[in-house]
Amino acid sequence: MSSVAHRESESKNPYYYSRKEKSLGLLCSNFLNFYNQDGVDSIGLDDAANRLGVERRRIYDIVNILESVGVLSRKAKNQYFWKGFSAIPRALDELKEEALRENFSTSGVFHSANVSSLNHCGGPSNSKTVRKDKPSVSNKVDNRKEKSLGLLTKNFVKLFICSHEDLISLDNAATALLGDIHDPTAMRNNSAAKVRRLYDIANVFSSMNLIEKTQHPESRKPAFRWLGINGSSKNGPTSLEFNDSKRRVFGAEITNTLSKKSKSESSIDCNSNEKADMPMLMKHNNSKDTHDRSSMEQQGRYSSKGFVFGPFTPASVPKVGDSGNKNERRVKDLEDLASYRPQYHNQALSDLFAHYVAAWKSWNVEVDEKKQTQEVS
DNA sequence: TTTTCCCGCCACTGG
DNA sequence: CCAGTGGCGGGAAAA
Repeated sequence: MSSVAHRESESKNPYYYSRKEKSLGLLCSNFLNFYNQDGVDSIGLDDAANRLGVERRRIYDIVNILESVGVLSRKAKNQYFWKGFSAIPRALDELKEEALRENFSTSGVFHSANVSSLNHCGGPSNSKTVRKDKPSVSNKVDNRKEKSLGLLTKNFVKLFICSHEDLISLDNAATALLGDIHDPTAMRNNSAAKVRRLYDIANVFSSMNLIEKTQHPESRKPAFRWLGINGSSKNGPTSLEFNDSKRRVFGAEITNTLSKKSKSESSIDCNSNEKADMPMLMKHNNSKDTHDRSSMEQQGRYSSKGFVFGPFTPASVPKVGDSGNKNERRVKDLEDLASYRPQYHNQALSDLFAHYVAAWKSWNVEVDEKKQTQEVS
């Protein structure tokens, strides 16, 4: 059965509305297609918004997420540097280091209250000791940053790179990143609302092939699998299916029918008038593949399969037995630290961290060897 | 019904 | 003051 080439009937119908065609993931794919080419080195938010045919607000979402992984970096107001997929590995390394550092020293975070600190248990982080009073005034000069999409993204990534072969369920991620969803005592923290951000992040990562949406083998629980650099890089975003060369058209949204703002419709110059046609430059990726020579096999694919994480992952995960044992000493301390959670003692969180620490241990050894091997220049 | 998550209001930020 | 940013969550499409 030939795939439905054109479903004109639908796309033509002015009242047709499909949520999928407007997904952040798709938008991100297009974004990447436009900028992931040699020659590009800076991005203008306005330009991006015009080319993609979306409101600027959406660009901020994408840009913030991409920046967390190193693909972009802020240059100035309205301007970003394009770093490319090749910048991801380094960014991940940094995140990893940062994660470790934080875990160890975070315990004493008492006043620093700044910089990105993996303040798990979400929320106003430190202080907030017992129940001093109402949550508002005593805040620092805004902990707005602490709730940013960018930070959330980084923490999300840390979850993966700090563990070995991963398949993290949505629930676990949500629990670790934001506070516990069903936290009993107080903190009716509206984390449920924040889970939306998790979906956003997952969608753009999916479009980059950094992760993949799946579900646990048995339980139907949704989960994310880390694909790493292999997935992304070189081929850039593998077009989802066919080319979804479909760009949003300004007046087409039925939701905007009563354009309240009549935004900047008459864009600066943006000569391109034809709307139904977009240069599908996605197919032939640029030839400058990121030097992923030898592919270094990345973290092995020997993923779970062996042991499945039940819906209620029992604490102490058996842990693979291949772990080395030279760093044991140091790790030991870490584990202690991990289990010592002064505030908001959250069972699930502790388990997660314990797991990550253990995973980190073995991974570290592996990397070490690898490094020696390919240690060249 | 629940899960996923788009849209855009409007508070905040940096000039 | 203003334009650029980006939390945040209502509520509707998708499963």
